[in-house]
Amino acid sequence: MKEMQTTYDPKDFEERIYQKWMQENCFRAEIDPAKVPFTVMMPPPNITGKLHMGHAMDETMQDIVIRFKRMQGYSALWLPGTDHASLATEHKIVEKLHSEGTSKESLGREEFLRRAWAWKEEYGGEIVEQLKKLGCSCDWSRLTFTMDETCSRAVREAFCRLYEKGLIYRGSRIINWCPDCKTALSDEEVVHTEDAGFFWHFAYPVEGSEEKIVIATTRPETMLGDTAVAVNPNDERYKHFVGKTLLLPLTDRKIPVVADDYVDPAFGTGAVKITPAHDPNDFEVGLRHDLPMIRIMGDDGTMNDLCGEFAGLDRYEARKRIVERMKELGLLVKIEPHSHNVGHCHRCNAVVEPLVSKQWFVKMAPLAKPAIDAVVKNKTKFVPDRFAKIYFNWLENIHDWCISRQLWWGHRIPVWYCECGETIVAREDPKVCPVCGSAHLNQEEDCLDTWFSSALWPFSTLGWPEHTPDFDYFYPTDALVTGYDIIPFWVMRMMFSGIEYTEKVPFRDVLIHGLVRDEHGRKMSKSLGNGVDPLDVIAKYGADSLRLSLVTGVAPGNDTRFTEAKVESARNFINKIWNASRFVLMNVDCEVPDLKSIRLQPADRWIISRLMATIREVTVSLQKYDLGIAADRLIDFAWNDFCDWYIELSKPALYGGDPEKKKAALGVLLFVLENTLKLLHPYIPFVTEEIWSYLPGERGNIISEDYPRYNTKLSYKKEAKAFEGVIDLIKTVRAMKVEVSCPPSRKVHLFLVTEQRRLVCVNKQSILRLAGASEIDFIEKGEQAGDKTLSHVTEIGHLFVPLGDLVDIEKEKIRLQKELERVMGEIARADGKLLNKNFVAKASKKLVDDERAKKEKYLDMKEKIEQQLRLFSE
RNA sequence: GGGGGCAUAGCUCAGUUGGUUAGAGCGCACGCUUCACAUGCGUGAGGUCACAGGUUCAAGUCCUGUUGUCCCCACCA
Repeated sequence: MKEMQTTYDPKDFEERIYQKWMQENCFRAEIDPAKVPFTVMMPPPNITGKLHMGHAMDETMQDIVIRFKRMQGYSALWLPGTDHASLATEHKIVEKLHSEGTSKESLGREEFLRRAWAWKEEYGGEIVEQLKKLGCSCDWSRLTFTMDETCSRAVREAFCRLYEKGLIYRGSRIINWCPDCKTALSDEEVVHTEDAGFFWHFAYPVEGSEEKIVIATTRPETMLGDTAVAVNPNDERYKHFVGKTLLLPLTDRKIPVVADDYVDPAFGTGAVKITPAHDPNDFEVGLRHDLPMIRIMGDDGTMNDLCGEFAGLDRYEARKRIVERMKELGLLVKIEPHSHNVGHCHRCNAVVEPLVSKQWFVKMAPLAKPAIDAVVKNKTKFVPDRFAKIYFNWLENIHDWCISRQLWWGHRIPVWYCECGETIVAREDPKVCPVCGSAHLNQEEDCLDTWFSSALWPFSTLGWPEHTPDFDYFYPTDALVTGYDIIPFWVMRMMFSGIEYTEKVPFRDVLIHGLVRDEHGRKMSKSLGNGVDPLDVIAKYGADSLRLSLVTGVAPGNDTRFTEAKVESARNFINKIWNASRFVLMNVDCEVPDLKSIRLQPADRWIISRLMATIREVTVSLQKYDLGIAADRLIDFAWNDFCDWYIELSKPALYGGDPEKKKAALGVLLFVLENTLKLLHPYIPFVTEEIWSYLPGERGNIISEDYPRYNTKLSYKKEAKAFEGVIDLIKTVRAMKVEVSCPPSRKVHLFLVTEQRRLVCVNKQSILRLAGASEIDFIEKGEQAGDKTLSHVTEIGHLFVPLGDLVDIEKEKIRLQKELERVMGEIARADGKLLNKNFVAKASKKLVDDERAKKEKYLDMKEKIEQQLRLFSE
């Protein structure tokens, strides 16, 4: 048999184990009518991405769930993929081209796309390799990229269906424009921050009058596009201006003063410049008053030809100049500091410019409704459910979705314009115009928002719109695991897309987790430089330690802090398991019997009982996605019950020289070890697989083993409870020795008044060993155990230990007195309940009985303590 | 302005549907070369569960309010 190394070193085997899983096809999910499918779609990481801590946690959680389900006998599919990330990738490639002294425009669309694909081939696979290092058990044979043929077909189908239903339209609306990326963005792609700015007060002269009206603005440059000034209709200060004409400074235009309820008289000056082409509110006001829309800015954020002397200037340079010019004209009234919300491009952080532009939109209201209903009706469940509120909040306040992007890398919008004016929307590229027959068709230049294809992910990956065997078997999916920050971008959109296209919710459960923060609770970010690279952690501690540290002590949906200390304690635990396994294996020198053929001792029944309870609790927790609770429970069982107690309890049998006893002990040790490893496997797959390979007998991979099942016949509840008395006895002796500073090596003589002599006798060797005792003698109640004796009431009986000179009677009297007070307190507390008629009447019978039993126990303790105190006083 | 989270031991956090004496890890104290493991073993100290009300036989847990703190959304120019 192979020998295990003395210390756990993940570098020895993690890579090898992963290779083995791959070679033996362990991750492959088959369509098996005899099994129930369980499907998880991996949120596809961007091809621009590198694995970060957030991914590490997200993927670990998915891997735990999928390994658990696989072991439970489901046909468990975890489908991996990567996302083309239209904007992010294009942004990166454009930067690269720039550094090479060229640009996407000079390359042209075709060449640019060729480079983009090359880029994808070169870097897009990096994250896949990183996922493998983490131990992800995804079905790589189904790896999908969002621009694969199957996804492209799904995108076209989805677009056409929505268009045909009238839910996609093209129109000129105010959209968020990023002047750096030179594309439109959706509302969700704009990040608002509270930025310090100024409030510039400008005076606009009234035509044919000496009067002026003062407006306040945060964006002076937009005044060149003003087509009105609005005041509140009830504002006495401005009533007489309404209907008058203003001379817009720096231009030769005349603009009206209009009355509109939108204006808040209490804010600013109470008069608002209206720039319908560059502000969403003003756009609405413009519509109401039929105002012209004048766009004064180009796609790159410079002022356009309509801006006269300011044409060609960057928007901020123009702002400066305009303020200067207004000052020269005596029309600058004042400048006051003003902080306000400014939208930034989530990709490049440039200040987003709201402007009117012709774009493609998805009409959201009809799609949002069913998506809300599905969660209301519990067809899809958020875990934890508080995130449903956030989901509702988003969908209830949703605006139409701007889906066109002025980008080349992505799914090109399947729309063609004919020279005759016809717009053709088609699943297949049309050759000629169906109306005029012309072959001069131009495809829409724009691409779709990345999230348009991500929204289809749960089914496009399975071959939809075809009814492929995969789609029919694995869809709808079961669990989606993602962070709360992705709800508006993705979860929501998958929901309404799934319902709209497949008439089914795309997933049954949405498991939401929080962010991984740094050890001070700050978000990990590039700018702060406080990010920890998961791969560094894996290199130092192994993937198992990282995985375990990311899911222990974390409540569902809550943010968590990453600390190296947590990884260390995970590593320590794994080392413990490693050594416990090594201990069991180094004692195996014979054929180990099956549990069924072993005559179980009380200690055996106790550990098996504990194992069963653990199996039950862990299974229930995992089914509820309580990964943290399940992990805590498992660690507690493995470390405390199994390693610290049972292994120590088994030593007399192992070393006692009786081969039959040794065989029996080994049988139980192996049984518990095997089950513990299986339970731990979803969390720490590598080390459990490695240890598994050392276990005696012919066996396959632990990854493909059945998950342990709770077995009522092995629950031994009563016996386990009784055995706790032995443990309590041992703990009491240890505590007594510490109390009197008795060296651990000094063996003590125990005297016990107990009704459970048999239980004590059977475990005598263990008790002597673990308590550091030389002998146990039974005595009768009231019988003396000698002078200078300490006593303790334990679960199993009244314990007396003669400790000779170590005993300080006075100190002991004080301790007993304190103990007596505590016990009396407990009795009073129990009485408080039991003497309360309402408690006795309304609480469950079990509760009342338990309370009575407790009181009896404490009364008994009280008597014994008093007896000892009397003894000392004599 | 709207929505949500959090407040429990020195620190980081768990605490399922209300029900034993509120837990863990780290840290701290004392003691241990016990033949798997010092990445270890044993024993222990440490909490009026933010505050104030309420519901209940029973509240860390449910309800209302207060305070502190963090986050998300929002078109106050």
